Amino acid sequence: MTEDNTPTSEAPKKRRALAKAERRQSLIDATILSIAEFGLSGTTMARVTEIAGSSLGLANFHFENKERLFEAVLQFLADEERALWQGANADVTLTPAERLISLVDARFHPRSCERSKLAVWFAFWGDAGARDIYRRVVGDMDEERLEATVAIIESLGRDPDRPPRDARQTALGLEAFYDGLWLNHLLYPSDFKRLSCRERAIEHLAALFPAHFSRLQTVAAHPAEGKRPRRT
Amino acid sequence: MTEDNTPTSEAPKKRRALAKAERRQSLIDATILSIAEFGLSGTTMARVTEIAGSSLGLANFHFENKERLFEAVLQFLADEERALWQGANADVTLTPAERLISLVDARFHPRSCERSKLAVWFAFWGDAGARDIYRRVVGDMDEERLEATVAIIESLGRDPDRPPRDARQTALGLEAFYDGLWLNHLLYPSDFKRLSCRERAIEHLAALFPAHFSRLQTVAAHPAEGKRPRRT
Amino acid sequence: MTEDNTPTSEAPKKRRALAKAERRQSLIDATILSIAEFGLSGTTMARVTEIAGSSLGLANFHFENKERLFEAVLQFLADEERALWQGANADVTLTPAERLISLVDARFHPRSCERSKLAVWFAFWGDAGARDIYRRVVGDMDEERLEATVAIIESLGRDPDRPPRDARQTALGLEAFYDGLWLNHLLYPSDFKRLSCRERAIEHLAALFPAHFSRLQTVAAHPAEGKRPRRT
Amino acid sequence: MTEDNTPTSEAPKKRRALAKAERRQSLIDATILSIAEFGLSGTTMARVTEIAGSSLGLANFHFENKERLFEAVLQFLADEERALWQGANADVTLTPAERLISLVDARFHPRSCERSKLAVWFAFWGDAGARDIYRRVVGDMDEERLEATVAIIESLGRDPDRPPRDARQTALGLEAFYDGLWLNHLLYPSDFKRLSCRERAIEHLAALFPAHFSRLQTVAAHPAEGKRPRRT
DNA sequence: AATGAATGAGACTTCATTCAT
DNA sequence: CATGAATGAAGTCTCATTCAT
Repeated sequence: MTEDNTPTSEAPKKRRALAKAERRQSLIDATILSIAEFGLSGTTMARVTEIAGSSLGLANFHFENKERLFEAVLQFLADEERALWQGANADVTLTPAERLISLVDARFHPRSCERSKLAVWFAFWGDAGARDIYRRVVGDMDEERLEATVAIIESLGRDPDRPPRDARQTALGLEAFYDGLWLNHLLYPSDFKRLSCRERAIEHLAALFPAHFSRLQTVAAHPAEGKRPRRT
Repeated sequence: MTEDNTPTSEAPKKRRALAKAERRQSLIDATILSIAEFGLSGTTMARVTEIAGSSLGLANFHFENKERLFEAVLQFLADEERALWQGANADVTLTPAERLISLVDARFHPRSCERSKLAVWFAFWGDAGARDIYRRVVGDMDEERLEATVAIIESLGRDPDRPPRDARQTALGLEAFYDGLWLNHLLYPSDFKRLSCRERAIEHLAALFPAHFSRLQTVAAHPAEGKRPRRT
Repeated sequence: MTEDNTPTSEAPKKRRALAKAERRQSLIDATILSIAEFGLSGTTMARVTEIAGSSLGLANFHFENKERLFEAVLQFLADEERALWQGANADVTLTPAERLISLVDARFHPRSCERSKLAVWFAFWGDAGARDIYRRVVGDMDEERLEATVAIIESLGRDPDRPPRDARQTALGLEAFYDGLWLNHLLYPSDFKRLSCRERAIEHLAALFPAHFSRLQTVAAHPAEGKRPRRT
Repeated sequence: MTEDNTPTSEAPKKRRALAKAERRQSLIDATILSIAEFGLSGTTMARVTEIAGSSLGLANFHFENKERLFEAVLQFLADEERALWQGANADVTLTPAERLISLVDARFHPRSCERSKLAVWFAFWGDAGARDIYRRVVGDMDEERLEATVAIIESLGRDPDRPPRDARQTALGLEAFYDGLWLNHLLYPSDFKRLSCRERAIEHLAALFPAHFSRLQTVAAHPAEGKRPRRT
């Protein structure tokens, strides 16, 4: 590194081109792309390695199995997702309402909403056979995220004008709505652009907690979005 | 066998015709069960015919293809779904708010919410390869259902206390929320029982249209549901 | 069958050429040939089906697995072997000594000593991984054969000129000797021709039970065998 | 590392050379263990190097090939075996009968009868594909051992009470019996303990050459062995 | 109508061997 | 000397589809 070893030459074509971790990640990325384009069942080891530009045997060298590869993919997505909402949830100086918006921002962060990544989530949710893998790998992250929302809702205190509500039930309803927005962002991208999903989510919050959201300005709204016919 | 049972009478012909439709339906039902249990990729022609108690050759006789069988499955589900909300939407004597609730009741009707059927919807949504089939077969029904909701919302008139809202946008948001509830009813049945989904949906409507839902009693609520920890 | 349906035409090339049982047997035969020629590890499903003149998928249709196919092979050999010695052991009018010779004749019967079949036995004995299959499938036959010998030895009564001997121990030693002859018949066929193995076995019996074998003529001896140099 | 440790002295060279031989031997030992536990086909280069605590590249450095490694294994076993019977056969002061017993002692020496080593012999005998390697590497040792026995038998002179016998034929029969005992020691260790195999072998000799073995005491007999049911 | 044996393409996985480091 | 990532051929098994019966 200190030597004048400038990598001007073309990267060595084959052997030892990437470090081990890089190779793993490139295979994970390729798998995400393949699932997004060809579906879970259309994702073959051959296709993945072709996309990654490596060889068939290599995937089995780095991930013992196709299943292990899928686990690594989910683990990667779950880690990324967790990092996003934990980062958003770290600023304790915000009001509870602002913190809920932060979580929405994390959920609809550009990195979260990449179509290929959403496709992976729904591929695993939609495939009965893969659901076990999902629960094993992502279950904990899911629950933690829910509890983060529960904690914020509890810190809101109850609205004197409204009947008391169970915080967990409310949080579950929120997450369900976000899931629905994700799904439609994937299926009908022209009707559900990323920022309009964020908008809808925040409006939903405002409807649920009017006392806390009345004065809040929702930023970066793109009200013109989504006027086109539904089907792409 | 020993009798001279020549099929000159009309009965055998009709019996045959009926039997044919029954066969088709039994294969469709078997496919739904298989997708629910084994996923789309785990659903093989052999498995389907075994569940249906039929034979491989027969399935290929009735549905030229595996793809055609899947199309028939989606067509069946779409027809059933359409019948449910069209029936719910037929009573023009109801108020707009009541008609929205009717649509919710159709969406969360026991027949709609059978876990095996939801599993099929999400199997097709989640699999990029099968999404084309879905759009081809179910797209129209989806759009019609959306427009039925749009029409009702437009008949509500605008709430003078609230900013004007695009009816289509609102309807899209509603459908997205229902989708999210469906997904969670499938994935976390103990947290999202059918009736509590209906409840959440109606509360959501009430939050969106407070002027029209203020006096309405939501019926058949099971407020005790869903208090258990999330994962089963 | 009663019709003048004479099969003068060439057998239909492909489909439905053989009955199910015949097809299974032809695959079993092919497996035996393959193991004999290429060894257990050199026996691939492709090779077996090629020898059998059928297709790859078919073997998996008739035998779920490669392992199941191997089990069927051993079962077939064990059944044949059992039939041989049980047939030989059926004549109760023979003297005990003659019955022991009958068992030897069964062990070294032309059908038992086909080189390809011996090769299969030793392939399974020699492969640590396949030994479990062997025990599971053939263990009982092995034990029954041993006990048949034990019963005959016990019926011999003890020789007053020799120390008493445990019948089971003696039978075990006999079987071990027969095994050794089998092995050498396989490895060094020119030194261990089938009939000279039979001869050696009977001489061994005569040495063990001189009182019962003294007057017995060993038939069909080929004393000239086995004079050539050892290696083929 | 910091010292100017130029390898001018002889020591490092020798240490290296020694280390090289040790490496080879540790790989050979690992191969024997692997064949014994996983069979010939279950023995992969990766498994061997893992057992040996070495690396893939190293094994290919020391033994160009997998086949060369197998040859080295057989060579090692053959050398050890040869050393055993040549040692046993060296004492020319013994009577011929005692020398035959010495050879038996070599054949059933603890070092010869290690289960893992027997497993290797039978692995190669049982695998048609590996039989060539066996013949190429071990054939000579086999023949020499046979001839050693032949020479002793010829030195016995003929028994006036018995018909003349061809010494080579007799020796072949002996070796076959020993092979059978080896096989059963491997497959049914509880019925064929090492010392009872030795016992059986010597009894066999005594039955063949009664005039020479009449007065001989067979030592170290364990008459209680082998009373249990056959299968473990 | 109905059956299920047969085919063969294609998926996953293993493994001997090579070679950059 | 030593390592282990990388390759690709070869093996096992699955499964949609066909077609003789």
